[in-house]
Order: sequence, then C-alpha cells, then structure tokens
Amino acid sequence: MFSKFLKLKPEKQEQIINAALKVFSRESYKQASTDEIVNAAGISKGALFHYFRSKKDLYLFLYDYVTKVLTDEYFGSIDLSERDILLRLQQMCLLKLSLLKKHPDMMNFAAKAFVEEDDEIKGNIMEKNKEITAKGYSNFQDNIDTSKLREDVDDQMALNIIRWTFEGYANKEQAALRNHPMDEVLFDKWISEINGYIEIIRKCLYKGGNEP
Amino acid sequence: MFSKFLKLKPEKQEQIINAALKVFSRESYKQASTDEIVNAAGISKGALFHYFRSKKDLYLFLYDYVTKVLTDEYFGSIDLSERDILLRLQQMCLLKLSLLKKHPDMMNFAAKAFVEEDDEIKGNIMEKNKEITAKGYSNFQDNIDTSKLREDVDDQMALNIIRWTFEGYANKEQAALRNHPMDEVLFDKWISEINGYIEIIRKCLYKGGNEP
Amino acid sequence: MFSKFLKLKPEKQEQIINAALKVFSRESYKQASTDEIVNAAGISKGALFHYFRSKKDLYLFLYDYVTKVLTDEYFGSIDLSERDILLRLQQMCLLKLSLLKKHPDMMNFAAKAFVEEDDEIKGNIMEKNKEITAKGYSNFQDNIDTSKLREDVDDQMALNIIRWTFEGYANKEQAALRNHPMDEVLFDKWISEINGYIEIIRKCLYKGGNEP
Amino acid sequence: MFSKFLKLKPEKQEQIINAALKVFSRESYKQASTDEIVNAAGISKGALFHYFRSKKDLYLFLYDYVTKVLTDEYFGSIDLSERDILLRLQQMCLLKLSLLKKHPDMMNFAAKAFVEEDDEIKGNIMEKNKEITAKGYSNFQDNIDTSKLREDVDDQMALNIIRWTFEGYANKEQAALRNHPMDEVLFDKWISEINGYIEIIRKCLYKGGNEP
DNA sequence: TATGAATGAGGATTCATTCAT
DNA sequence: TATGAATGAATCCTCATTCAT
Repeated sequence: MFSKFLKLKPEKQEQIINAALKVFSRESYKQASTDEIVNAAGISKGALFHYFRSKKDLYLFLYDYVTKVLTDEYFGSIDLSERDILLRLQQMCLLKLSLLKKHPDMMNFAAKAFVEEDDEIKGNIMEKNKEITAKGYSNFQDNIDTSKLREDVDDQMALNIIRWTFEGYANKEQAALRNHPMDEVLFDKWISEINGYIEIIRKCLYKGGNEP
Repeated sequence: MFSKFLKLKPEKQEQIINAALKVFSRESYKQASTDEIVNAAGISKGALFHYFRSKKDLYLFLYDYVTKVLTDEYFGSIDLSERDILLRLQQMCLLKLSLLKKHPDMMNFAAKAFVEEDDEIKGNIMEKNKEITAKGYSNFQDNIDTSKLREDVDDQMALNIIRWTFEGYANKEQAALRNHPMDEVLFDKWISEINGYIEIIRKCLYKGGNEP
Repeated sequence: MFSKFLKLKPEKQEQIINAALKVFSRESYKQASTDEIVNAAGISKGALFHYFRSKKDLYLFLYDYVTKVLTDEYFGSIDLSERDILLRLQQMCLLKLSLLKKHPDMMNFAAKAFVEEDDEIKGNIMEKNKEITAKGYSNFQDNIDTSKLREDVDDQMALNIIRWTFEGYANKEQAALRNHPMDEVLFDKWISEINGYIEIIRKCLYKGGNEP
Repeated sequence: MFSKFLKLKPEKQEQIINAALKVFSRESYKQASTDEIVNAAGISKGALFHYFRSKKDLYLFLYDYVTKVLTDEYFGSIDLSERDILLRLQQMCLLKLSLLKKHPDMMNFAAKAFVEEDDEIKGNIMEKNKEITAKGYSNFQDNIDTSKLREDVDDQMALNIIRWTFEGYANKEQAALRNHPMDEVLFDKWISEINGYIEIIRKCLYKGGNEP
C-alpha cells in the first residue's frame, strides 16, 4: 500500500503531501476537492489516484504521516523524566505552540481529523487513534511526582486544574496566532506568561506556597 | 420571511426543526443534505423549499431559533447579580451541562455553527454574532467582585485559571455525556465535583484560604 | 370548458386575464410562472386551476380571447370597401400602431404566441391559426383596385413593395413605442410620416405619378 | 477559458456545437435543457460542464462562435465598395438567404439570441453586440451614393423603402425555406425575383427611370 | 367554491473515480 | 508511469399540479 507513492522522489512526495495538507487543513474531508489538491501539487488527476487509490486512502495516509511526524517531534523533544508537572506542562505547552507555528497545516489537519465525523472515514480515524493510544505515549501526568502538591487538596483535581490552565492558555494563544507573526518576541511572551501561571500555581497548589 | 413555516402546526414545526438540527449538528453546512433532512422530517423535498427558500435560509433560521432558545434558557436562569465568580461559574457550568443534555442537537449545532467556515453563510453568522454580543449578554467576568481574590496574585490571571478550570471540567463531562443517561445521579455528581473544585479554588486563590 | 371561469364577475375575469396577459407577454410559455400570475391576479393557486384546468388551458383560452378582441377591433375598424391599397394600408398601419398602444400586453402576447415553439402548445396554436385563417379575414390585398398601379410594373410585386414599406414602418415605430408615451403628438407624427410614404409611392408606383 | 473544449478533436467540437445550436435555436435560453444537448451530442452530462463551466458559458461561447462564422462569411463576401444601394442590397439579401440555408441553426440561434431577454445573459449579449457594432461592420447604407436617387423624393425615405423591400422579400423566402430544399433552382429563383424588384425600384426611385 | 400547503419529477451543477492514450 | 477527458450519481432548487380543509 502506498508503495507507488513511496517510490517517488522525496521532493515530489513532500510537494504532494504539503498540497494535500494545505487543502485538508482548510476544508473538511468531504468538501476538500481532489482537483484543488492536484492543482496545488502540480500533478495530474490520474497521478493522484495512481499513487493513492482513493481520496480516503490519501486522507488516511496523511493522518498516519502527520501523526508520526508530530508525535516524533513532540515526544522526541519532551523530557519525560521531568517529574514536576509544572515543568513538564511548561515544556508541552511551549512545544505545542511552537509546532503550531512550525507545522500549521499538520496541526490544523490533525485537529480537524480528530473531530471529523464523515462516515466514510470516522471509523478508520477512531481505530488509528486507539492504536496510537495503545502505543502508550506517556500521558501528561504519567510518572508525575505528586508529593509536591498541597496535602489538603485532592491530587487528581489539582492536576486537572493545572492541566486545564495550560490548555486554556495554549488555546487562547493559538487563536491569536492566526493574526500575528511568530517571532522571538512572541516566544518570549509565551515563556514569560507561562512562567507567571507557573508561579501562581506553585504559590497556591504546592506545599510551602505562600499563605493567601 | 419564514411566514409560511410559522403558519404550520407547532408539532410539525418542531418535527422539521428537530430533523434539521439533527442533520446540521452532525454534518457541516455543505455536507448536510437536504434529502436527509426531509427524510428525517417526513416531508417532501418541495415542502422544505416552500417553507424556507433555500438551504441557507433554513440554516440561518435554525441559528436564530437555537440562539434564542439557548440564550433565553441560559440567561433566564443565571443570576447576574451574583458577584462571586465561583458561584457564578458554578451556575454557568451546571446550566451548560444541563442544556447539553436537554438540547444536545441545539448545543452541537451552535458549536458547529460558531466555527462554520463556509463562505455562503460565514458572513451572516458573524453578523448575527455581533448582534448577539451587542445585546450585551454579560460576560462571565462582568461585574465580578475581585476583592476576594488573593492580593499576591494577578487578578486577571486568577480569573483565567478559574474559568479554564470550569471550562475544562465542562468539556470533560460533555464528552462523557454521550454514553450516559442524564439523571438525578449524574446531576448530583456534577454538583459534588464542581463543589470540590470550588472548595480547592477558594482555598488556594481566595484571601484567607488555608495555608498550603 | 372554461364555464367556471365565465361564471365569475366580469371585473374578476378581467383582473385575471390582465394578470395572465402581463406575465405571458413578458415570458415564454414555459418560463411564465403560475405563481406570478396568481399573485398579480390576487387569487389563490387553487383558484387558477379551478377555473382553468391547467396552464396550457389558460394559455389557449387567452389566445382565443386575445384573437377575438384584436380581430374584432381590427376588422371592425377597417373599411374593407376601400379599394385603394394605399388608403387601406394607411388605415391598417395606424390601427396596428394604435392597438399596440391600447393593448400592449395583448399585442405582445399575440406576437409571442405566434412564434411560440413549446411542444406542449405549438400544435394547438397552429391549429387555431388555421381556423382563424379559414374564417377568411380579408387579406390586405383582397378586393384591391390594381388598375391604379403603373402598367410597366408587375402588380403583385408592386403590392409587395407597398406592403413591406408599411410593415417596415410599423416595426420601426413599434420598437420606439416602448420608450415614448403615446399621445396626440405621436399619432400626428405617424399620420404625417405615413402620408409621406404614401405620397412617394403614389408618385412612383401609380399611374400618372411624376416622372423621376 | 474554453481551453478544455478547444483541445478536443475538431469533429467532436463540431458535433457538440451542432447539438447545442440545434437545441438553442429551437428553445429559449432557459427552456433549453442541457440533458437534451448532451443526448444530442452523444456526450455525458459531466463532459459538457467539463468543457464549459456552465450553461451560460456554453451559450456565450456559441454566441461568439456563431457571430464570428457569420460575420466572416457575410462581410467576407460583401463588396463594400459597391456604392449603389440596389447592388449592395442584392448581395446582402442573397447572402443572407444562402446563409439561412447553409447554417440554419446558426441563423436561428443568432436571431433568438438577439431578442433573448433572460436576465442571466441579456447583459452579456448586449455587451457583445456593442463590441461587434464598435468593430464597425458597415451598415447597409454606409457610403451609399444617393446621387442616383430621384430628386423629388426624400433620400432617407427612399432608402427605407428599398431596405424594407429587400427585408420583406428575405423574410418571405425564409419562411418558405423550411419546406423546400435549397438547390440551384431555388437560388436562381431568388436571383431572378430579386432582380425583378431591383428593376422596379430602379424604374421608380432612380433618376431617369421611366415615367409611370 | 376557494385556499395554500404539499408533492415529485426535472433541471443545472459538482466531483470522486475510471480509462484510453 | 502519467495524463486529463469522460462518467454519472448526488446535490440544491423550481414549479405545475393536486388535495385536504
């Protein structure tokens, strides 16, 4: 499967993948047009269906491809030995925001694919997600040292609050990303704001934080 | 406009609205098929276009309808004089979860419509959203008494953490909703868990909370 | 046939006929919409199909009606004992132009119906035309006194030139009619111009005209 | 535009053009059915919309095509240096009748298009007509030598009578064309009859014609 | 008799997929 | 292997006609 595509020169593969990602990251599965994809990729209609047998196969190939690239970059960059949840989430949050800027089409494609509800592919995507989960990419709270958390607060609830805070921040910034260029200044802002939240959480939910 | 539809017997109106909401809450604007809608509603193709002149008009009618029902039920039930953010968000969160169970199709439709990007309707939806915003439905943090918050923590950041906590909780429960029936037990669970988070936040982010 | 329609009060009949004529004189048979007709007539959809069984029947009724009114007014006003072709065509031409202004919808309807090629009605219209012709409305050149025409010119050819001249003039003026109001001034212009052509023809094609 | 169509084999282009012309020369723009066109052309529905993006585009393409063919054949065959109006109109009339027999669908299409009132295309057709007019195809009476006309008759009125005579003759013959085959005999009849009219007009409206 | 809601076949257009070259 | 012309099912929408009230 996909062997015909994989025999192409890497540059051509990339060119086709990028074109398809661009289209699929903007439109839903059904609305995305193969015409637009072949035009953006600079190949013929027949070629696309020669490499991939169908639109569905192309989509699922892209899903695997994107999943692999993103998980590699994501989990390859995260220090899973960091047992302090704040430092781990700081990494994760910055990494996610960086990936959004580095691979916007992939990230948007992944986000769209995650909620895609077209019957033609929904089943396959859910299956693939199960496989990914099964591979056991460590969760944000695996192997976390909870001993630093306040004792008068339920650990899991504290972890949830911390996670939701970082998720909320990442979402807020993601929405802003569309309008602003990504540069050193923006990255520094992220670091400084994230550290602000870390400080608050450390103060409030960790042992030995200041008295309110 | 829509006068022909509004002359129908209420039961029939409801039957058509429900059918359309079911389809539009599952599929995007473009993918949603009028065939499926008329089949679900048990009416003929011609009838649909007799009541609403076009698919677009039907969609925008539904948007207005849903917006009205949800804002009425939502803002009609919220006590905006409550100046303690925790109590206000407790109300909002419970209400949102209740609405999700009471009107799942409406809530999903509203969520989908909010991010709908089809050129045919995007402009209209944005316009309607402006009108809604202009009507001044108060924001979650309008008129909030921030004097209760810890003084050694930035107010806005504290409010963000609190909001994201409730949003995170609501999202988590929303995902679970599809599989469980909504009943007294579930509602009690929500109250108890939300109160758990409230207690933690009060302890950590409010003046005079316990020392960690 | 049409008995139900003919039982209506004359004013209502007229109102319906006028509305239908307005629509059919603007649009072709197929494109003319029964919706537009009932709206213009201020009656319900059902009523129209109650009076006339179908769009086709309505159209054919109108054709008969218009044919009758126009031939009555036309042949009722023409003095067929006038044996001078110029005076007869002068009458006919002025009458046609007057009718165009007096009954524009009828004239346009008749003109459109004459070239209507929709299979649903073409046969019926052609049949009706045969009947009309069979009734023997006298032709423009019936009973004409050709003795006044130059002897060195073929009578039939001379009559053709004369007829085509008047037809050409009438067509030219008809096109101009849409933009100008019909009034005394316009009528006088017609008379004066037509007399100009008559004078030329008398001079050129009649015995004893001036030498060129 | 139309590049896809123009890449087809000439025979296929012709086959499609002829099918479309046949349908559009019989029905109005709106009533003409693309189904009928594709059946007549022996191609699939999709193919038609592959070559031309829409029914409108097909129609406007045909208009340009027909206009070009007809004006080329028409103005390519007319000797505009002929300053005698009778000889010029003799050419024009014969040419028009020949074209009617050679390209009946094109001529009928052109005639229908000229009075087409459908909003979807009316504007475009009028624009194209302006362009054509602007190209300055000389009018029937441009550069005419009026010095040969009788001095006791208004020049413009004389020219009108002459034009209307030839138009009338062409119209009469056009109506007869549908039933008769076009052959040498018919063409000879036209020449002889037209020459008959020319002789009469020369005798009556030109200087030095015989005394009536 | 009159109403207007309802029907469903028909029309233009789109698009994934096939296939001759 | 690559091309892009061709297919036809599916989609939104229209409108003469019917029928319950």
